[in-house]
Amino acid sequence: MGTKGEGNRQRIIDAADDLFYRRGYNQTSFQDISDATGIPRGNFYYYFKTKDEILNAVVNSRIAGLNTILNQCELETDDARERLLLFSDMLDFRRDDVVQSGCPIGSLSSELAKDDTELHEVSRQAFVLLRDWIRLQFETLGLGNADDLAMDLLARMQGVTVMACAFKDVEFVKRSHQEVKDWIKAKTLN
Amino acid sequence: MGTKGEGNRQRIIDAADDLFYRRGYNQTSFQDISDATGIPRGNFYYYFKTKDEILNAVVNSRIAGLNTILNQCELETDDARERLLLFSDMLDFRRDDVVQSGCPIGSLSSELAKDDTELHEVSRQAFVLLRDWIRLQFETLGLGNADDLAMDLLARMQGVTVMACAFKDVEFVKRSHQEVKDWIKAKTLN
DNA sequence: GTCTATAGCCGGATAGAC
DNA sequence: GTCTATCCGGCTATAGAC
Repeated sequence: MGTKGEGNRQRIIDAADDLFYRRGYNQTSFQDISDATGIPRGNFYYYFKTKDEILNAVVNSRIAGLNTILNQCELETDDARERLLLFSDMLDFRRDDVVQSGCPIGSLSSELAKDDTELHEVSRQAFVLLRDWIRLQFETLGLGNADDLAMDLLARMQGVTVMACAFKDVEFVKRSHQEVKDWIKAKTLN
Repeated sequence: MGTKGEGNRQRIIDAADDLFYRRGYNQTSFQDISDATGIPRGNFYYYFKTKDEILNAVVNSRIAGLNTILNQCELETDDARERLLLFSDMLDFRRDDVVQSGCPIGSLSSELAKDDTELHEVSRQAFVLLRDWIRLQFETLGLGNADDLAMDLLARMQGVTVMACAFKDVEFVKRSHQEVKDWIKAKTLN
């Protein structure tokens, strides 16, 4: 277990994460990642057997990052309603990136839906994490249709990112963010 | 102006339209279109200078198809409210395709947002057509925020397709379609 | 108008020296 | 562990015969 190579491995994952988001998975080449990291192309195969494995590592890295965010929401407040509102702030958090490249999770899923089925399933894992967490919050509030509400909230947020990105409309994100929060408040009344 | 070649030109557009939807623009090669049509690769350059031009023709073809659908909505009823409800039925119209490959317009826009800016603008044209038509319906009903409502309706429908496609969930499309219709009814109350 | 052949480039993946 | 050189295949696009 050399610790030397693990640094390079993480650098590859981080660069791939960024490039997969900004350019898409299929449009990102090993050369692109090599240019971003300074690590030679051929070296990648010491850390990953295939490009698919890099995708897998990137998705796991994103899931770890999302877990950190969700944990912070839980540390911030015990009120599930407040947690959902904090979660919805993710829409606003990197507004400019959303307008430029959409949602990292949503756009990856949409891209890979057209490719191999296995890759699409990998990309879905991040959505599963979010859906389950959101559902738990609605359940905590005693709502019987928590499952549907979780999908509804994610769909709302995804729709906003798709249209905001299509029209490069930052104002639409701001306005919709407020409307999503109003929706959460209305659904979780008393 | 030979009419002979126009048949081939349209066959290329139709095959490209289908492939761009099911596999994505970047993942569709001239060879794929050649296989689907039986027209040799090299022949494409008689009809289109570049792949970009094929995309442009495909988007124009989709816009023409959308215009036909919107005109049918207008023929069907004079009530703008009913027209919006008919429009929302597009969600349900090709449910299985939506679950498999998402929305043709939305997924193309999301894909090309990560590519060249020009291509993204081409893909946006279809969204502009829909937004303007929806806005007109809301305006006809005397609603002051027709612009916002048009974006909201499109965002709703896009969000449903993204999540339904991510989770391969046909039932979610059905349920959400009803909720979109309820939303339209609520927003257009007298 | 139609088709074949191929140029020229870039992709993922491999082999093997150091 | 690190890096170079290279294979092989697919891509867009072009040239030119028919």
